Amino acid sequence: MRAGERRTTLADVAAEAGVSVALVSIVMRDAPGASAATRQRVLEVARRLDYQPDSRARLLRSGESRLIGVVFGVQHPFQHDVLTGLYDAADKQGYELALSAVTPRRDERTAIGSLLQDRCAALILLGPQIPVAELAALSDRMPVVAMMRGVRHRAVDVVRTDDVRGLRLAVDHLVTLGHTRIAHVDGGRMIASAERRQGYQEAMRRHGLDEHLRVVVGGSGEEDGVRAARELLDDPPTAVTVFNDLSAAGMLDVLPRLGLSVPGDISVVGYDDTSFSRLAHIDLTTVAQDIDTMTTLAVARAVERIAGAGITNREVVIPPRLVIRGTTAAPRG
Amino acid sequence: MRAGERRTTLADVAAEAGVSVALVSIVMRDAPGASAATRQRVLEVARRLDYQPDSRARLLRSGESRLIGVVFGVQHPFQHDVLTGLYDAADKQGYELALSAVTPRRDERTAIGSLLQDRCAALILLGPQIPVAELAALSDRMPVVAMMRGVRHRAVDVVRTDDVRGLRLAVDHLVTLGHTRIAHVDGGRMIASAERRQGYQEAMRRHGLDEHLRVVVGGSGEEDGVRAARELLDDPPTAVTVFNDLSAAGMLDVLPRLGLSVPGDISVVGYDDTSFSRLAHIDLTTVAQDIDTMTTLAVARAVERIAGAGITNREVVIPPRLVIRGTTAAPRG
DNA sequence: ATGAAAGCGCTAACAC
DNA sequence: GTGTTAGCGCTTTCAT
Repeated sequence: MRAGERRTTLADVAAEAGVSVALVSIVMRDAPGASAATRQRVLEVARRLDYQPDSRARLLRSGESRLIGVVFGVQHPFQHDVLTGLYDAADKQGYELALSAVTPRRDERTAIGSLLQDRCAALILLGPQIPVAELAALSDRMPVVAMMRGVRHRAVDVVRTDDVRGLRLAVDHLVTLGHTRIAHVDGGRMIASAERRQGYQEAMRRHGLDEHLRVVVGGSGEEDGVRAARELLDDPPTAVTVFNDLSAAGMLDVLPRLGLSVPGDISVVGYDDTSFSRLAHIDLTTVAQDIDTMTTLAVARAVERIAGAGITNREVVIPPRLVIRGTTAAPRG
Repeated sequence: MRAGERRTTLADVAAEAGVSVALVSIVMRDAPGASAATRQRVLEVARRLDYQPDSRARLLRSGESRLIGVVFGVQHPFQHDVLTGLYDAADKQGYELALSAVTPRRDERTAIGSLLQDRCAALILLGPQIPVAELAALSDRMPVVAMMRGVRHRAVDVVRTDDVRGLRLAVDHLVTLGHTRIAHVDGGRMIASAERRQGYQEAMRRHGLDEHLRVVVGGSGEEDGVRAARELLDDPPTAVTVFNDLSAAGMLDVLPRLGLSVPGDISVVGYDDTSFSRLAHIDLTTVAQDIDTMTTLAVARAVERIAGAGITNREVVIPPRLVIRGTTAAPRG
């Protein structure tokens, strides 16, 4: 690129095509008010000059931004599946996505701050960890949709999976297979951990398995599953429900090395139906979150709020679905 | 959020503080030319009104964008590690990152297109798959830095690992351990695949192991490693170098089930030193790419080009480093 | 140290 | 169907 080169603007195209700037604007936006002949000529010139509209100027002037900010964690494979769905959904609604990542050295506040300066029309936060008060303050400024997290506040929209039910499905499945000694490896300080743990506890109680309740502290990564597996060894249960697939994958990999076969000695149920859990060699029984529905709803909700829709049905809770694969079976004996 | 509410602007702050807009601008940018007293008062008002500068308007007016666009693939864990590094590097240079993801249903052209409209000052592409001609055309418009891919074109900057050397390190290590029957599982249509395959072939020849050359088609995902493992079964080598860690992880998981222990029957070397390869239960010997150096250089290069620096040292090739862990050992017998 | 005015690239209202 | 004008929120001269 030669330095000092300026970008092609509407004015350049207008000059070259011999028409006014406004007319070119009309053509570029595909708005009514230009003859077919003009339209064609302008388009041709634009293409020839390699014109690209300046989205900043466009949005600045028009006032509305058609931009939805998304905060995601670079560490969470499940959120990448969600991102994929969000792009599809936004595309259908004619919106763009502005991504901002949370990394080990870039926190959620920073990520959100940068989207604020970008003047997104709304924010979609994937499993936000910041306190409710901050979410509430944020939603004073713009529509905020939290995904994969419950938020008890009247101004924050929520689209999430019914995690209590998700763990009930998992436990019910294991009980049906004949298990009673079922443990749970939770998500540590992950935001959805409490809900899933609670689902496990309720389900166990409903089956009269109070005495077998056993919760091990885990986390969201493979290493957490590995650690938890070691911890279970002293007195191994016949089945375990795990906070998410990644942690479950860690367990799956280490259990055989610790002398426990899956599902022979111990059954394992994950959560999320992350793409890798489908792989033949992992073949993980898991609780699937309905990503398509969730992302579609999250974007729809954001768009409605941008349009100023009233507040009804603030929280959407999507039912999960149990996907039975090869890591669960009847207990021995 | 109440509808019809307008965002706080510089003018609002100026009015409230009883000074001119220009002065507020000076204060907000931390530019010289305002008294300490004014500065303090303006800052206070800005905070009270919850003022956030409009990055669009700011950039539109100032002409320079301090924005670097990054295209990454949502499917590639290694690229997430790179993203983390890029954020750090950009931050140090006072630049922002605009992310655009490639997903299974959103291709690279779309991802790039959206960044073009955002008027990024430069583009950093992670393992771009588009043809050189398109990269060249792009770099006519703006500085383009390709990472993890060689590009033979005078206008495209490149920051990549010396993959030929990376595979040589892997093969040398295996040969030193006593292996001769060493196979390679390549990356299929991944852009770096050719280079790594070539590194394997050269290294094998240098060791006089031409007759043992064996390349199996693979890919970048776990499932590719699983498939390749099955394919190797008919006549298992004593060691295998794999395109990347993810594919290697797939192999690691399936090999024991196919009756081959690692590293007892077969040694495995991955590539990338992705965070999960460090996990105790995976403990993968792998070729590490120096992410810190690469991301720092990529951002530095982008910034230089934005500043209009001349074209020297167009391609930076970083040496890889072998990380020996538990999946490699001397062959049996 | 501070303010007035111009204008970045674009869209929207209105005139013709 | 087309051109003219104004102005989005900001930075940047240039006065004072």
